[in-house]
Parts: sequence; C-alpha cells; structure tokens
Amino acid sequence: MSPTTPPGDRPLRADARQNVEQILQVAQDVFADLGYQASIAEVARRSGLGMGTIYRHFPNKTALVESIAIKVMRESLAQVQRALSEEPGSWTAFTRVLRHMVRLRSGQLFPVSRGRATEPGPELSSIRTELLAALEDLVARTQQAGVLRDDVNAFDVVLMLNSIPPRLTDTEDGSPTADLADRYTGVLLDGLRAPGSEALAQPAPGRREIDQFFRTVHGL
Amino acid sequence: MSPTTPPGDRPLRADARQNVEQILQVAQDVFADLGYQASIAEVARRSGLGMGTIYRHFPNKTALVESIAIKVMRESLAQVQRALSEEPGSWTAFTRVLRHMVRLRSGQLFPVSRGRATEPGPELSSIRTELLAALEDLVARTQQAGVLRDDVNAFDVVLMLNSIPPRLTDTEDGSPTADLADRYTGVLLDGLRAPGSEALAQPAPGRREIDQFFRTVHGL
Amino acid sequence: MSPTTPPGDRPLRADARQNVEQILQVAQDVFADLGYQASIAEVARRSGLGMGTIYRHFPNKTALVESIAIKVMRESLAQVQRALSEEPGSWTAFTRVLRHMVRLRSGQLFPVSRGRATEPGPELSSIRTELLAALEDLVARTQQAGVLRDDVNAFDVVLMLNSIPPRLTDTEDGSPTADLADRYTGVLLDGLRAPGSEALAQPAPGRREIDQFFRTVHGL
Amino acid sequence: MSPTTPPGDRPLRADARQNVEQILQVAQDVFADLGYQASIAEVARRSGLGMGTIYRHFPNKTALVESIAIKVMRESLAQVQRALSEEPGSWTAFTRVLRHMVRLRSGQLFPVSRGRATEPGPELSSIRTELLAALEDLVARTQQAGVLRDDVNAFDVVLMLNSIPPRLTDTEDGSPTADLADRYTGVLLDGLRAPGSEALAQPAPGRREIDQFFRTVHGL
DNA sequence: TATGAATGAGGTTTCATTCAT
DNA sequence: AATGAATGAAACCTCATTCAT
Repeated sequence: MSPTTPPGDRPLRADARQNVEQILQVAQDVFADLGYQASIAEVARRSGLGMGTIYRHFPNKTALVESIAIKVMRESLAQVQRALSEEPGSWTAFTRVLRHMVRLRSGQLFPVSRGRATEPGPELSSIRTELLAALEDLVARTQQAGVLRDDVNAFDVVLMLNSIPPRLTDTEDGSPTADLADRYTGVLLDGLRAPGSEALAQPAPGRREIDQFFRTVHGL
Repeated sequence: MSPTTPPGDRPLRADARQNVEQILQVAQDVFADLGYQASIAEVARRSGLGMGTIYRHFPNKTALVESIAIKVMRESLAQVQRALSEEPGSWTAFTRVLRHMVRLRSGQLFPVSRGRATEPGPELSSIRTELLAALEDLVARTQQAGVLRDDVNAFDVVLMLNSIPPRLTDTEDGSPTADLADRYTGVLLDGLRAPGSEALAQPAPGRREIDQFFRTVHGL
Repeated sequence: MSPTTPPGDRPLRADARQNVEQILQVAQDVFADLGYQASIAEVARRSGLGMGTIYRHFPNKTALVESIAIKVMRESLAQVQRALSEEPGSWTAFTRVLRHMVRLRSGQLFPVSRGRATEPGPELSSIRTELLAALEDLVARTQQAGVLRDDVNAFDVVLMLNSIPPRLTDTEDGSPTADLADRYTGVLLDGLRAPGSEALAQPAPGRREIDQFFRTVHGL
Repeated sequence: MSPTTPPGDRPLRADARQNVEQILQVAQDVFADLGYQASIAEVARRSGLGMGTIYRHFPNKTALVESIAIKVMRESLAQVQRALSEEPGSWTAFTRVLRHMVRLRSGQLFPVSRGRATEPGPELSSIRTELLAALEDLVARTQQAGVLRDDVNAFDVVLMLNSIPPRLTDTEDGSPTADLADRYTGVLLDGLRAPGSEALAQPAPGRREIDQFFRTVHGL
C-alpha cells in the first residue's frame, strides 16, 4: 500500500517522488478543510496535478487516506521514542510529546471523520501497534514518576488526542484563523496531571475499544 | 425551515407529528453511526418510512441536520438556564451543565463532521446566539466564584465540548461498546478548574472563531 | 441477483416491472450492437430512462449482463425440454431446438465477448447446469437414434452454437441487413449429421473446457 | 499507417524492427487472452517495453490492432494462393486452406470483438480486397469440381471462419486447455461439403454484408 | 530512442431530490 | 399524506494518449 514503492520496486523518478510528497501534503490539507468526503478532484485541483496522477500513486481514496495516517503516525512514534530515551517519566517529556502529536495533526490531518472504515492495510496495522505500544510505555513511566494521573491509560490518551480538532480553516478574506488546538491541549494536559479530582466513571478503554474506534474512523 | 410548521401553518396531524419526532430520532442515530454522509435512504429504511415522507417534513438533508442541532441546542439551553437560576457560580452547577450537554450529544448527535456547511437558517442562528449568551453568563459567574480558570471563555468551552466524540458505535456482535465521553469530560473538567497550570498560548477565541467553526461543521 | 425480486420481496409496481423488461430488451440489443463494452449510459439513452433507473434494478453492469444470459438460457431450456418430451431422438427435434436457440440469441444476445468474467451468481450457475444436463440428454437420444454423429457431445454443441454470430447490425441508411445466422446454422447442422466424414482430431471437450469457456465469456 | 515505414522512410534499425515484431506477437496474445478491451499498458508489461515504445511504432490502439489483422490476412492470402496454384478445385486443398486460416487465428488473433470499428486504413482495405478475391476464386473452383456445396459463397466462408472462436485461454494452474477450433473446423467442413441437405434459407451474403461485418468487428 | 509519469475524457456507480402512483 | 421509483449531477476510477526525462 506504500505509494512510494511501486510493484517493480524500482525507485521513483525524482519528479514523481516529489509529486507523491506534494499529493500527501495537499490531501492532508484538503481533508482537514472539507472532511473525508472531499473529492479526489479537489485534491488534484489544489495540487495542480491531474486526477490520474493521484491514482497512479495511490490505488484508491482509501489508500491515500491511509498513507496520510501512516505518515503522521510514523512521526508521532519518533517523538514518543525520543521522549522515552531522553527524559523518561518527566512531565516535560510527556507534555512535549502530546504537543508534538497534536501539532502533527493540527490543521493538517483530516478531522476525525466517522463512517465504517475499510480494513486497514498491513502497514497501517503495524505502525498502529507500534505507536500504541510506545505510548503505553510512555504513560506507564510518567505514571510511575507520579506526575500523570493513575486512572487513565494509553488508550485514553489516544482517544483524547484524536478528538482535538484540527485548525479552523482559513477565512475567505485571507486573514488567518486562530489555531485553538494549543489552548485545548493545555487544558487537556492540566486535566491529565496527577492527581486529578473528577471521578472517571466508566472503566478505562481497552484494546477492544481502541480497535472499535479505529474501525469507525477514516484513515486512522 | 422549521419542520413542524407547514406552509399553511395548520398544526400537523397527530401521526404526522409523531413521524417528525421519529425521523429526528432515527436520523440522529444514523448520523451518529455512519457520519454525515449517511444517506437519506438509510434514514428511511431504519424508520420504516418512505423517503418521500422524510422530504415532506424536511425540505432537504441540510434542514434535517439543522433540526437535530436545534433540538439538541434547545435542550442544552434549558440546562444552562436552570443552572444559572439554581446555583449560579458553583462548580457543581458548571459541571452538571457540561455533563448534561455532553450526554445530549454523546452517542446521539452525529459526530462533528467537517465540510463547508451551508448558511444556517434563522431558527438555528437564533438558538445558537441564545445558547452562547447563556454560556457566557455561566462562564463569567463561575469564574467570578474563582472555581473556573480565568484564561478560558465560553467559546473555548463550546469548542472543547464539541470535540468530545460521540459514543463508539455498537459492535457487530451486538455487545455494547463503552461510552468514553464521561471519562473524557472528567479530564476536561479537571483541566478547566481554577487555577490551571499549563499556559494557554493562543489568544482566546472570539465570535469570529466560533462563527468560523460553525461554518465548517455540519449541522451545528 | 434476480432483478425482479427486490430485497423486501415485495412485488414491483406495474410500471417498474415494465421498465425491467424494457431494460433487459434494450440492453440485449445494445450489447449485440456494440459489444460488452457498451456503456450503461447508452442503454439508458436508448431506453429513454435515466441511468439511475437501471442501477435501481440491476446493482451493476455484471448483474445486468447476467440477467440477460439467464433469460436466454431459461427460454433455451424450455425448448430443449419440449423437444425431449415430444419427439425424443428425431433429427427434426434436434434441428428445431438448435434453430430456436440460435434465434433466441441471434441479433439479440451480445456477441461472445471475451474478457475475464466475474464469478457467476447462483441463479446463473444453476440454470447453466440445468441447461447443460438437458442438452446432454438431447444429444444422447439423438445419437442413439443414429442421426447425430457420435464424435460430438453436448459441450461441443454449446460451444459451436455460441460461436454463431448475432445478426449484423442494421445499416445506417435504415435498410435491414441479412441475418446470416440461419445459413450458418444450416451448414452447422449438416456438419453435425451422422455419420460425418472429417476427423475431429482433438478430444471432445469436457466440463473442464466448458467451465473455462464460461469463465472467459461475459455474461454466459 | 504501416508501422514498418517511419515518416522518413528510412529502414528501421535492427532492434527497432525486432521490437515491432515482438509487439505484434505479444499484442496478439494479449488480445486473445483479454479481448479487445485489453489495455496497451498490459501489452507493454508483457513485452517488457515501455508504453512509449509501442506508441512510437503504432500511432494508436486501432493501428496496432489493424497491423495484427494485416499480418494474419497476408499469411492467409499466401495459403489461398498456394492452394490455387497447386491443387485447384480439390477438396483437400480447400480443407487445407481453411484449416490453415483457422490456425492462424486460433489462440492468436483476438476474439471477434464487436463494437463500431473505425474506418480501416488503406493497407487493411487492400489486403482485405485481395484476400476476398482469392477466396472467391478458390470457392468457385471447388464448387466447379463438385465437392463444395453450391449454395454458399466466399462471403459465407469468411463469416463462418471468423466465428470460430480462438483457443480458450490457459487455466490459472498452468495446465493447457484444449484447442477446440480443430473439432469445430471439422464439423464446419462436413457441413460445407457437397451436396448439403439443410436448406440455407436466407439469401447468400454479398459485399454489402461483408462490409457491414468488417465495420462492426475490431481489427478485421 | 526508450521510458514511464502525467493527463483528462469517459465509464461505472451513488444518492439527494422530485414526482407519479 | 405516504410511498418508493425515476432522475441526473457528481463521485470514483480506468486507460488511451502525450510528453518530459
């Protein structure tokens, strides 16, 4: 499903590779603006490419969306791993990771868009698993250090992070719109800090819930 | 745009009124399950009605979605007003309102689904304005009481509330899936409680941002 | 896959049923004229219906083609059964059946159009099996009567019959074009008559060959 | 339209000429396997060449298909001429020609695939005319010798020959599938042999019918 | 010259909306 | 008033053809 590795396994031509990057970038913006239901034609228009070019690199819309998710998750994983190796357990590290992950998505990833998602490809599956495992590690260490409340787990964090909306789209008159994700993340982090006073009534989510979540969200 | 007031302004027959209620209920479920892109045919199927009947009561899909939003907002407004009259300023009141509002949406309202929304009708506009005004009142009072952090405003609250995802849809084997909105709300409330320690970098959102938000979310 | 029995198993409205008949008829003509690659839009145009109407009755192009094949096979089967009950074994009966079958297709069924066909639905599968069994019966009886050459079997007959081309399409100036299928059938019948003098070198086809044939022909 | 004569009329380089041969061969196989709707990309893939190379030698798909037809017809013409010069009028000669012609196509030429064909190029037109004239000669002589039934003509023979289907494509497990064209040809020849007993009802086809046929068959 | 990436028209399919029954 | 069949615009996707490398 990886767009950058065609059947023949020959490396892409320089310009083609650049096109792939651009398509991913533009598509992320388009989905952020218009939701998953945005048309491929719109992605083509904004990227100045023909629709055929997009389909040459991504066999279908699902694959394009998956590739965006994979890219974001890969970068997120790198952040988590860096935090684990540099300052394991510190609140600063935890904070930095979450802010990074939000920023990766903010204004860029399509908003969480429900709808029966199709079965994820193997690449997406595996990066998901890796990212979850790393986050579990991060959460455990931060809790051991006593700075993260004990009644949340890695699944909670994923679910909450994913609910932070991306940047509001720019207004038509060209003036930029505030990116509220940062404010939101600040509040969320304060809410996650130990000890926490509001009771978290429901049982913490498990793999079952996370799987269910992935099944109902496009491209994650 | 109001579905309950036909052209002739004659009150609906009992069964017709019942149909309207049922359509709204079913549609809310359908959109929650399948996202905004769910088809009207699916709403018809689940409600056991013909598509024509739905179009008799709602001139188009947008109007149906708006009607759901209006219903939810009306109920939310009632909650806020009750809190303002019974325990103005108390953390308990603030908490109760937010939990109520989340529950109104949770598992029921369609997930926040982006896409250039059409201009809202007058009824939706006015209920939005009323609800925002009441929330501003509530936020101000709670801040005056010193229990809500000072660096957030009513717009923040609306935006954050709306990002809480609805209940995960039921699994295929019929077993229910946990509703995580309550956990999420708990964390959010702890984050909102005074004094707050994480800096909220961006400037607080204003009417401009909230309008922008409404413009990009289906049916809010 | 049967177009006339919608999911709800409720009978179609009279006009809808008539539309189904007409679509089948027109589609048969269109495919005969232009081959399997004819567009659904062309079928819609010639039948004066919208494309959506065709898709309401046939979930996709394959289903439409299958329905045509099923209809033709059903009628063919009836012919074979009649021959078996009225004049089993006679050359006249054999001849009549083959001429009927050719006429059912002639100028009407799409030409045998190669291309990896999709898996047939259960209805097509079963009518195929029935028709083949009945033909085997007919061939055997006719051979026992000594009027059909012994070195051919029912599969041969199916394959040869299917190769007879449909009527040449009408010319543009409106003058009709000769239907050569009848001439062709005459020659073929003479070739099939016992005893036969040309050696038939290859082994007679079996179920394997017939299955292979069906797999590579659209809609049969 | 001839691929072997580039604009500058300079002879092709050796490797280029070899490419042309190979493209023709592969294309014939591909069309036999997948029908006329097979893509040029598939031809490129199987021949190990780039699509650009194919388009360098054949201006478009139609030209490629025509070139195949021309090649087959040229070889057929050679057969007919040889028969005319060696054993004019004998059943053996007639038989040998027909079997040769079938074999030229069998498993190699694309199946007769209907669809409004484009106007044939001059080269195809002229080879068609030549081949038809030679066949008329052959048919007349064989009829004069009293071994070919009198009520068929050269057009009949062309039409019947062209309806013999090509070899069934190979199965997926690699085992070859029987080529039934030989059996079929045998039956056809017996049917064509004088005197013939089945009445051939329709009038024999004329140039008009054959032209019409050519107009509706890809690449003949 | 050969390659395969890019293009975009056209085909299949879906679904909001209209309208005959 | 209710139904669901019909419509057609718009989405996804393919592939003949062009063209930069």
